[in-house]
Amino acid sequence: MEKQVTIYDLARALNLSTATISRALDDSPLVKPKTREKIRAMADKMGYRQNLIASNLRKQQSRTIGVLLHEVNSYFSTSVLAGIEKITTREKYDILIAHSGEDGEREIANTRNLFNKRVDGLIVSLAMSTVATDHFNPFFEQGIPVVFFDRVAKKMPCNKIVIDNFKAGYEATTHLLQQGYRRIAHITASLQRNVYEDRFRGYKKALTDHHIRFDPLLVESCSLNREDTLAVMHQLLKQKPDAFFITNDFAAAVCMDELQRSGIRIPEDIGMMGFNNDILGSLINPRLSTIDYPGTRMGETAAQMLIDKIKTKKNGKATAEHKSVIISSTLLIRESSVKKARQRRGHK
Amino acid sequence: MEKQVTIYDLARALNLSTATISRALDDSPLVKPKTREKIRAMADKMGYRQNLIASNLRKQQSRTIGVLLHEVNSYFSTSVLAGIEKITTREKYDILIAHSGEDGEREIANTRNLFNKRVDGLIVSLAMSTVATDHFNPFFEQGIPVVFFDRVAKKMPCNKIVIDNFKAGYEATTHLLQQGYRRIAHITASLQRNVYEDRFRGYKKALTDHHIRFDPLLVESCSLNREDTLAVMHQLLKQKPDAFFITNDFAAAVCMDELQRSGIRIPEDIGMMGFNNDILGSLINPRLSTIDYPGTRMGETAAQMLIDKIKTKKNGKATAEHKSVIISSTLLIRESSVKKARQRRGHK
DNA sequence: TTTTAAAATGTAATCGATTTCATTATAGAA
DNA sequence: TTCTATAATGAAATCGATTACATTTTAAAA
Repeated sequence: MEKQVTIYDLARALNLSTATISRALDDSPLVKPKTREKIRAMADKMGYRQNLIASNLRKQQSRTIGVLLHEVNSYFSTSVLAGIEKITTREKYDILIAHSGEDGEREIANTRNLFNKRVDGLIVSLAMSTVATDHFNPFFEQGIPVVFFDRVAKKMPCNKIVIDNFKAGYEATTHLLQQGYRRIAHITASLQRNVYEDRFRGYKKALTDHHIRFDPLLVESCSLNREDTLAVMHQLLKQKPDAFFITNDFAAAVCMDELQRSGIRIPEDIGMMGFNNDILGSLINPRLSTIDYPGTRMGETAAQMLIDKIKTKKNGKATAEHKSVIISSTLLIRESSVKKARQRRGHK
Repeated sequence: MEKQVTIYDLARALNLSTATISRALDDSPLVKPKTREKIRAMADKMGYRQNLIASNLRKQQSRTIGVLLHEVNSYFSTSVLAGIEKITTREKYDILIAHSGEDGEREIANTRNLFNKRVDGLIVSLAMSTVATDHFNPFFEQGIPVVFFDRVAKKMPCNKIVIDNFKAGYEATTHLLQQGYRRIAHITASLQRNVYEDRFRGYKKALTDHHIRFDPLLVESCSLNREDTLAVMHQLLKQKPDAFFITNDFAAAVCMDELQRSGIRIPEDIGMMGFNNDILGSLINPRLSTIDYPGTRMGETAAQMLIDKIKTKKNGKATAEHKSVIISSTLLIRESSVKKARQRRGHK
């Protein structure tokens, strides 16, 4: 392990003070252009690399953003991460990713951990089983900006990025109704989470708007993993549904597979509607109708919003405004929900 | 932004020196148990949190591991990350994830960046288009441990975690041959990368071992994204293959979908074999035969190996040994490659 | 009780960059 | 040329924890 070149080495080599070196490397107008040049050249020559740890200690920042996710193994999650990364890279922030595996306890532990790591800000999508949100209080108390996206805490005083889940649920259900489906089962997840609750409300509203009585027996909630999804699907099957509106593409694909294997035709016998526009949906047969949901843009927006907050905070102004951004989503009609004229070779 | 509690505050409150405080919080045997208790209690009471930035500066470490990936949006990548995370969490390391999107240039930039961030070690899987590997030299020069996994640099002097891709390719091909397929097309990717080259060699060896002449026209290389894969598949179709061995499940699923949509039956008309055991393969119809490839364990092994190296390095011993670990993979025979007795009852 | 080894604690330097508050150099004005 | 305002640079404190080395306490041995 060879020793690193520091600004002290540069100062000695050039017979200047560390103050000047530091300023030059930071492009400060306080140092004469000619001096700056010399310093730059020497830094290159000696292979100087700034020690960000020392810099961060002195500047009392970490230049790191914490990202708290419920899971990372979905297409949606990786899209969001890509969006976040795009912005943070440009703004020279690091990201520390923690995921809870949908476990509220782990979410609490991760939150504490990121707090201790002294992240400059936090981007969060809540775990399925999270109930209280006290674990975010240290951030609020310290004035560390927090931005929620997708699965947000309803009454929390901070910025939020969401889609209109109510509208999306309404449109998905309406589409199924227009295709002639009448007994639409709904597989959802914890109604504690805004996303699922709002979609569910949209579903109910669409039904009543079409003069169809909402039947609680046609709705089941589960973790959305393979086993649980199949269990509730079989439960729902007893109610003789003619369509499924499932709040997640992976779960929808699992159901479609199981149904088809037991001889049920989709969309002829049962219509199918997912949510999320996972790549998966474009590779199964029939192609899955779904709600397109721009993860990358959500991530970009969340990151930009957070960094803006961090910056304005640094300038002293404590911005107490908590704006919510609603990103648009679109209904994607493919094959699994279109009874007539099932067109072959539709791409994407 | 309230001010933080530091060990100086604790020292003042308890009329002790910061040295004792620091030692107590670090569970040093040098401090009397009773004193330790008191310090602990006061730390809790005052809401003390260690400043890792200061600690890291003093200890000349970052307690951060860099992870350099080619992509993060595959099931395999997220599995590896989960494995790495499991170990690093336990060992109290942070991870900084950078991905190149298969672009060699971006890989170089990311490598430099992680070096500047002073990561304590690096875990790498090479991008598709990487040729030279000079960008890792700074790590070697500084004695910073590097572990490669999966896509490794052949002649690089460091630890590696791989599966036996030659054997896997051999077994996959042999299986297809045993099922009676004779003209087996192979879709692969850059043969610069060990994984693809080894599988390809396995494929060729299996053919010759079964007295089938290797036909270069049956092999195409591409980026494995949707468009490119379909293009080379159509190219290969001209050679009238009766099976495909595709070096990646996603690409295999894309091909299967396209073939089925043009009326070709799988596995009756064309057999299909993927690689990676992506979840995808268990959701499509017929289920995709593939090579199971334990991403999580690879990640765990890589992380553990790296951390061991970091630790032994700290103890002064510069371990120059470069062991390679070979993780076992298994042939997973499902429906897409088994001609007879296909026991499903779907439509058609 | 004194001596001595071991245990416990303290002092102060250190990690490397940043920044406040001097101080010195320089250019233009008088 | 002298003065002054400004530009350029420097000295030293600072961020918070760690740790080599010094010092004091304590307990056991004599």
